[in-house]
Amino acid sequence: MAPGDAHPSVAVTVDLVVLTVRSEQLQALTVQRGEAPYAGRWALPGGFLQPDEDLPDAAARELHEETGLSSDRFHLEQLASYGAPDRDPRMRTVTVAYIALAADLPVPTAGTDAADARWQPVSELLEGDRELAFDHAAILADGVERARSKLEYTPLAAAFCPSEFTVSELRHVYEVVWGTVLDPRNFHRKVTRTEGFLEPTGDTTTREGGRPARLYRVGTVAQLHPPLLR
Amino acid sequence: MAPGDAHPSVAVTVDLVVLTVRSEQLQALTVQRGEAPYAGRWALPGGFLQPDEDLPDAAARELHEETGLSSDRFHLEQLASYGAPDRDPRMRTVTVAYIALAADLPVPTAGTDAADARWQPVSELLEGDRELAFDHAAILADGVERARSKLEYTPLAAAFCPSEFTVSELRHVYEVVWGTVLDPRNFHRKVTRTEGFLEPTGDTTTREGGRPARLYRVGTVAQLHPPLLR
DNA sequence: GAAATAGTGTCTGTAAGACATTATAAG
DNA sequence: CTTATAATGTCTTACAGACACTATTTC
Repeated sequence: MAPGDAHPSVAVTVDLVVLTVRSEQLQALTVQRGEAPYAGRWALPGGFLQPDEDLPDAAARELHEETGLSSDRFHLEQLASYGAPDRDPRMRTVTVAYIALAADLPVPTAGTDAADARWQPVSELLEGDRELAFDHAAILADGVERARSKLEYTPLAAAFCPSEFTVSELRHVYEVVWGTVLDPRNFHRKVTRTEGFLEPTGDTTTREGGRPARLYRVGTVAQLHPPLLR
Repeated sequence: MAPGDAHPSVAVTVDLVVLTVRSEQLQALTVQRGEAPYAGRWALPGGFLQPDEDLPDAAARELHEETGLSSDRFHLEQLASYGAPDRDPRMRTVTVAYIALAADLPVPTAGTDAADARWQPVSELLEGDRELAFDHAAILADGVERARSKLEYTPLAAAFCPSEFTVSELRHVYEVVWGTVLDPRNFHRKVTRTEGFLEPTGDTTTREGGRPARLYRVGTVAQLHPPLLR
């Protein structure tokens, strides 16, 4: 960084790829734009970085504003930054995108600056039809791919589950996010024998019918050894 | 993004974690700052994003300015962004960090705005002693961790090698970056049997002494299946 | 009882870790 | 010859995929 150089003003925003598993589908939170450009189009939630705010704080604030929920109910991590000169026709912007993963949530309330807020299946958002505003389709695609690959190497699938969950519910997350079918028996053996992934609570539940299923909490490890490959 | 909101001006910079393997060590490119703040201290190379420049272009430009080499000799990918409000005492800045991986290069020439440029072992830069300016130690640590983990799942180790290399040279990269010792025979079997990792050129070399070693180019796959775990 | 889901066991092929052996060069 | 490095092969163990079977609930 050279003090002598020009440093043209750039607007910095934070955009969110908020993902959840609802109705057997991977869904993302979208907001409908009220004003030009892209008025009426769906977009990812986000907003400007405030003067004395660090990036993770801005992401958590936006998440709270859009969902009304405290950010400790989400797994929040930085995705990537996007800064093509023409990505916003109004001005030069660089956006720092975050991904937020959550268990199935109540239907979001519209934020102050959005006409409407809605969960929509990722598959529909990434097809040509319902094209997202700005470069948000590319950001969403990157966020989904990040989530998919993180399920392989980390216990992050649990972020899509309530705090206590069954092996079956966890498998369901993998199946929906990866779009695959997994063998329930091999999956059960795999996750219960991976040290630090699951901690049994001692309780059981019959919410899925059939024999009572043991409930687990997510363990403490950050990485799965060995990974659970697609 | 809400047009009505304030969007305070922020300076956006691009910083580089340029890594190579030299003298049996993982080393990073550093520049010595000529002016306050942190005058005389070592820092990561970087600079301001220009008005009509996309982020990858800015990273490639800075890389060229600092090394004098065209950016196609590097593997360049975005690392993460950093924007703590006090990370630069002069003004509010957000930096988008990139990592660049390269084969052993000539000693760099000092850029226009740096008093000196030098390769330094990552291990020394991350010890308390030779503390980097700004938050660059944290950025470097993140970049090194990214490189380490990418060696597991991608053929990226080849980015530290010349365009044609031997299995032995490739193993050497893994050993230096991971700080481990690998069994040469098992490593050879592993990488030569992983489909798409290595393409034999048909040539051999005796530059490491002993029996001639076959030369390879890196293959076309983006991911290693199965991965090469640490 | 039937039906549904949970959980365990068994077999088989693949691959990793440990390590012996052979191959081809230089001095 | 010795020495160095390259490359292949063998043995054992661990684990993933396929799939049979048992366990515990609801209706």
